[in-house]
Amino acid sequence: MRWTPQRRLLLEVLDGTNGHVTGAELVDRLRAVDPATTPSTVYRTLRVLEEIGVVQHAHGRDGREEFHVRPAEAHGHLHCSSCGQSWEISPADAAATVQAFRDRLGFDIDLSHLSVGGTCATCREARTR
Amino acid sequence: MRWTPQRRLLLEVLDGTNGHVTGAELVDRLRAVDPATTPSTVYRTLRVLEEIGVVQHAHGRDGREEFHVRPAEAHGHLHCSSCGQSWEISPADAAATVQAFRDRLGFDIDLSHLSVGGTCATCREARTR
DNA sequence: CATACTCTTGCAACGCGTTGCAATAAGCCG
DNA sequence: CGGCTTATTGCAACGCGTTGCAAGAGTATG
Ligand SMILES: [Mn+2]
Ligand SMILES: [Mn+2]
Ligand SMILES: [Zn+2]
Ligand SMILES: [Zn+2]
Repeated sequence: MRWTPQRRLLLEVLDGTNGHVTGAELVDRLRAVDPATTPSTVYRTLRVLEEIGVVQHAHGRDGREEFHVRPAEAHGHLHCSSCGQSWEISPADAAATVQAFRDRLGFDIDLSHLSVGGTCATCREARTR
Repeated sequence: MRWTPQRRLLLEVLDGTNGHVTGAELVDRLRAVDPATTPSTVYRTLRVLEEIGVVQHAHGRDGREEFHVRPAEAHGHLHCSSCGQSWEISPADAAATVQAFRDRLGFDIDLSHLSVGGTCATCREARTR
């Protein structure tokens, strides 16, 4: 693996990011620093960074990839289709689900990639009220 | 809502489809019948059909939309990231998960839109052996 | 420091899907 | 039937991301 200016810059920008970020957002932020930034390089580098664990992607409500920087522990996301908000799923909240799928189907859920849509408590109450 | 030749044709093609299908696949099949088919019309019509319950989309492993024709009952999908296979999640297998998220977080999971990645039983055994 | 090896980049073209807008045509009503 | 209203279409442009390929540049080696 080679240490190039393009990779160095992406790592710097990622360092100044917390939470989640899409590829397009990163291209924008990189271009603010170096206008010569090329999308293909950025997306390829993101894949490399994901292989070595620096970032990890999941999918937003529209299916687009969102990158999480320096993932501390694997976690999924909840997306409310009514208000558009998102929340992280704590490992505790996911444990039962992971267990159930392993026991019943032998399927090992990849928590870091889990993205669940639905209606949040607030929106549901607002609707039934 | 107006009954147009384009919508009629899409419904016919959907009728000859079972399981899941992507928008691009549908455009291809439509063009085989009517080469003048326009993508924007197809995608817009799919959204209309989803509103009235004729199709329902979920997301494949890559996040792309896949449409399910005449959904009998809401169900999610499992995608194995190792072998690429997919399976439907029976409502029974999902019940515990739905219940857990409602009880713990007040979140109402949209089963029809649920897409879970991970490793299937076969692939996991092949790996550990 | 020069050389060579090969990983990485940039470019151009492509694929998929979305959007604004003007033209078209469904469906309603007299 | 013929005209009117407005939903729908087709087009062109765009946004996001991917890929093949040739040129460029890290890095190891002597
Ligand atoms: Mn969706
Ligand atoms: Mn993914
Ligand atoms: Zn909500
Ligand atoms: Zn598998």
